[in-house]
Amino acid sequence: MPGRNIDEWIDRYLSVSFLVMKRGAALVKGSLCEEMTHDQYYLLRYIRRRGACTSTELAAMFGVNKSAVTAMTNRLVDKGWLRRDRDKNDRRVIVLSLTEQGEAWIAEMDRSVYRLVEEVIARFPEEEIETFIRTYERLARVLQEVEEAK
Amino acid sequence: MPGRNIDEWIDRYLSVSFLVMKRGAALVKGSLCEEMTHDQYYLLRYIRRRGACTSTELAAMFGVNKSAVTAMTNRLVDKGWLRRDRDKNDRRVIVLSLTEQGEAWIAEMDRSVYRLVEEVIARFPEEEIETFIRTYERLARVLQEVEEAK
DNA sequence: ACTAATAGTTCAACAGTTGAATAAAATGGA
DNA sequence: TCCATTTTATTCAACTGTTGAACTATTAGT
Repeated sequence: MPGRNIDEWIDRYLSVSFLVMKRGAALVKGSLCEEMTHDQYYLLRYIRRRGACTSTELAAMFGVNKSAVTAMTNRLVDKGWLRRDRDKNDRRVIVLSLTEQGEAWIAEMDRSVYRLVEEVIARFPEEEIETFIRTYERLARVLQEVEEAK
Repeated sequence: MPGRNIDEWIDRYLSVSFLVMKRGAALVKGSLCEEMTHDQYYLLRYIRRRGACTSTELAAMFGVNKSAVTAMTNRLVDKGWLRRDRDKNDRRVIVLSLTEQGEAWIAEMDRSVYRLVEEVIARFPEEEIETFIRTYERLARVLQEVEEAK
């Protein structure tokens, strides 16, 4: 009965992924300052790691509409954490990058979020952590492939 | 250098969890009908599995305010998928449960979402799936413990 | 009996999202 | 070169999900 096993995995995955998403978001939000939301923290983190990028790229990366990115980046620009610059070579393109203030805020938030995640991670054996994260990263790639195939 | 290793895990975990959350949500939403949102699907699934429950329980489970649950359940009751009943023994309590229509809709949505998740899961070796889900479930429990300890 | 605590709702305000309409700039084939 | 098409980003109205404070109704603890 291979189908039986797979359906059980699907059910367990769907149930647990929603739980972890919600509980994780609540915990992370509790570690952030009032001025920064959960989604803003992750978006700024992504831009810091990725370097300057465009709204089209962000929309594709996170599977949202470009207008959603415009709305989010508007708030981040208003707060002085993000900068918009026109691309010299292609004047349609707006390049997004962190401001110095943005770098400072995200570094500050990182400190408390890292403490939180460390507290969670510390409860797992090292090998289990490494194995889990590796599969998680593989899952992220597979989700992108599946999305592109549609 | 144990600290070095942990910081790397934390960084990788934060990055990949946001990616999977966003991309996964986009894919699941694409498998649902227009009438049902991503969060509504998961909430109805939880109530089906859990059986009748209260808004206080849902709020604690998902780490949100009770008023958020009221707002969500209002929309689900309006759609005829969820029912509110006063508890006979404690008249402060409102018991939430699926209607027959709710059961039918969620079963219908399950069919397409299961197809999607199966497509994703099929790309992993069986042992990796089982190992991953087991750690994921353990993570959900740890997040609850950490939250309760605050 | 009276104060505390508990369960749930309401409300205003906000963040995030969609989808359609728009503007501006680049591309590419005739 | 010209013009249609594509690409990039924004605006707008409408919606979902969320918070936090204020509120109602009920129960629990002395």
